[in-house]
Amino acid sequence: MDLRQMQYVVQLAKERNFSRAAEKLHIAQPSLSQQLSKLENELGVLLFSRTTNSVEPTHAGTVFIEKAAVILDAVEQLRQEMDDLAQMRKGRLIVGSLPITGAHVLPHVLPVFRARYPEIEVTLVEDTTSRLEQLTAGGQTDLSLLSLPLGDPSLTWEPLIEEEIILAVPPRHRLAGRTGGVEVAELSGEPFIVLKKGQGFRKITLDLCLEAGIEPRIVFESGNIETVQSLVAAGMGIAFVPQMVARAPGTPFSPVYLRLASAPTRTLVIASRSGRYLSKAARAFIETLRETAPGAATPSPGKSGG
Amino acid sequence: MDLRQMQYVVQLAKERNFSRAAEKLHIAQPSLSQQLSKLENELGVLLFSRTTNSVEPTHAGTVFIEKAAVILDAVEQLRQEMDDLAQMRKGRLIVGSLPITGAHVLPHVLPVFRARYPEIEVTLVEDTTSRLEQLTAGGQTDLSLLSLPLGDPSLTWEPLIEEEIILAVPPRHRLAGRTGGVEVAELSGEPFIVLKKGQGFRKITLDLCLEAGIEPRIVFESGNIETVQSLVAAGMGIAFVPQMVARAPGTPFSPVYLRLASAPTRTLVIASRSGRYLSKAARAFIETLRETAPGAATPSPGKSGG
DNA sequence: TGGTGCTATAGGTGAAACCTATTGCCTATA
DNA sequence: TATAGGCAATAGGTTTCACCTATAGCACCA
Repeated sequence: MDLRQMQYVVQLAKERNFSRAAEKLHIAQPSLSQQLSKLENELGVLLFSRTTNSVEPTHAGTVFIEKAAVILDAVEQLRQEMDDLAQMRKGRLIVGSLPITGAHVLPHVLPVFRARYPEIEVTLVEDTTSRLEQLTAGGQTDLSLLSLPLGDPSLTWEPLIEEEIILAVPPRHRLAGRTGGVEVAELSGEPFIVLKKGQGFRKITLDLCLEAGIEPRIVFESGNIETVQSLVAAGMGIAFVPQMVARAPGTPFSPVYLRLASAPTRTLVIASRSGRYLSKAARAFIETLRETAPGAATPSPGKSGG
Repeated sequence: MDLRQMQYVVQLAKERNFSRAAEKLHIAQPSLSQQLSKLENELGVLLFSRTTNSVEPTHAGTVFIEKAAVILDAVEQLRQEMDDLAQMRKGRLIVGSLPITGAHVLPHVLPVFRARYPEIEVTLVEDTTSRLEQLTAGGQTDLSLLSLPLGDPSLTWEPLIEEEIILAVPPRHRLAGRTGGVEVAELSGEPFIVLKKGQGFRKITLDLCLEAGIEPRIVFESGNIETVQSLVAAGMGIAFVPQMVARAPGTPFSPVYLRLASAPTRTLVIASRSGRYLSKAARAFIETLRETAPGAATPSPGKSGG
């Protein structure tokens, strides 16, 4: 018993005539006779009582036709659903994002993506760099917006945005009026406010200090870059922050932002599991990201070192 | 997309390993690879994301697996149902019967049949000979218990019971004490009580009179042979009745029964549509009829004259 | 670096679904 | 009563395709 035979039976039940049914099924009449006989043999029941000039279902045939029609319907629905997925009229996408990109990048991207693919359900997972790496490597997200460097070797990435890292200081800070770039080495002894462990930007901060040969004096740790900035504005210390989070002057609790002499940058990347199939929906999301994310670069795929 | 491929996908989803899944499916591993690729091509979606050492469903795959499992289940149920029908663990049977046989034959047969095939649902249709002929010829009953002669040429029949036709007279009738057979010709001028038109036994009555060269004086017509007998017992007239309906002496309203000199008989037959498939259930019912119907003869199929 | 385990590809084989042509049956019409 | 037309079943040949074995190619592990 296969779907083709079921289709044949249902059509024959509709037409009650082998020749006409065969025609609708785009096969020759003998093929229909053969297939029906074969099916009846296999099932051990006669499905149609037939003479030279009448074809009508037996009781078993009636039962078969009814159930077969339901099954064929379900198959058709399945086929339709697969087609919808293929055509991206439907889909599901789980995107991992750092809180920073969630607040500053995705708000530009999601509305556009939603407008283009209204039936693709996007789920956003916000977490720390390290957690997101785990989730993406484990397939719990389709892709993630992360910043380099990545720790997990099973991730592939491609750069999305390269943005400058700047220094935030309190308005009354001794450097607040500085017009030229600040050397990191000048910050020796300053009270630093940094992100908590697991957050990618914490490592960037510490690496900058390390490069400059200073040991940062950490006076506060927060899980939230916005809190960090507010604490800086309140005079509790200084912090490195990525360009995109900078608050407009005049906003309550806005620090003063200074460029660093070395103009260091960090790179935001689109990371996905290496070797894993990227769904059409995921590829479309990446494309939308490139088009609409502020400061997004043209694509040039990279790969994490093994 | 066919059921085989769906089965493959479901099994592969269970095993998450081509080689093991292929083994369970009793095919070689390359066949599974090929079939899956083919299906994915047809659907236009990747169902499994696979590398050399991992196989896992994509989102589309997850959807497919879920629905395919439901469909395969329905197919399995259908197969089971057909098997039940084939094995007569289930079935449906519509039996036509005259009121007489319904009252006097089937009560012996139905309990036995029910005990043998408890899951075969038997529907009884009681009607006149002519209506039953129509129903059976039109396929609304699988078989019918009728008496000869049959009018419809599209029916086949085989004799079941040959029973004597006797004369019922009121207890005070002039013939009530007769010990020998009564000649039909003696009944000239007697008031006759007969069945209504459409009932087979009415024709038998009239034919008997015709043969004997008398014209019956009909004083009552009833649709019910029991009413006829009661009317006879009440002294309203005389009637021919089939042997099987004879009431035991001493019963209220019992007529006196006399044999006829010519010992005429009528033949009860099992009629079904000529050329039409007799279901297993129908054949089983006929067999049970032969075994359990009182006075049933051994089979010897006949055919209605065209 | 070679061994192991895995999926994909290549090439060949056999079953089976399909086709055309025909038979055999029934019905309707001259 | 013969005959033509419509129908399903059968016969015989062709092609498609699911399957097989063998092997390639890749990733991981010792």
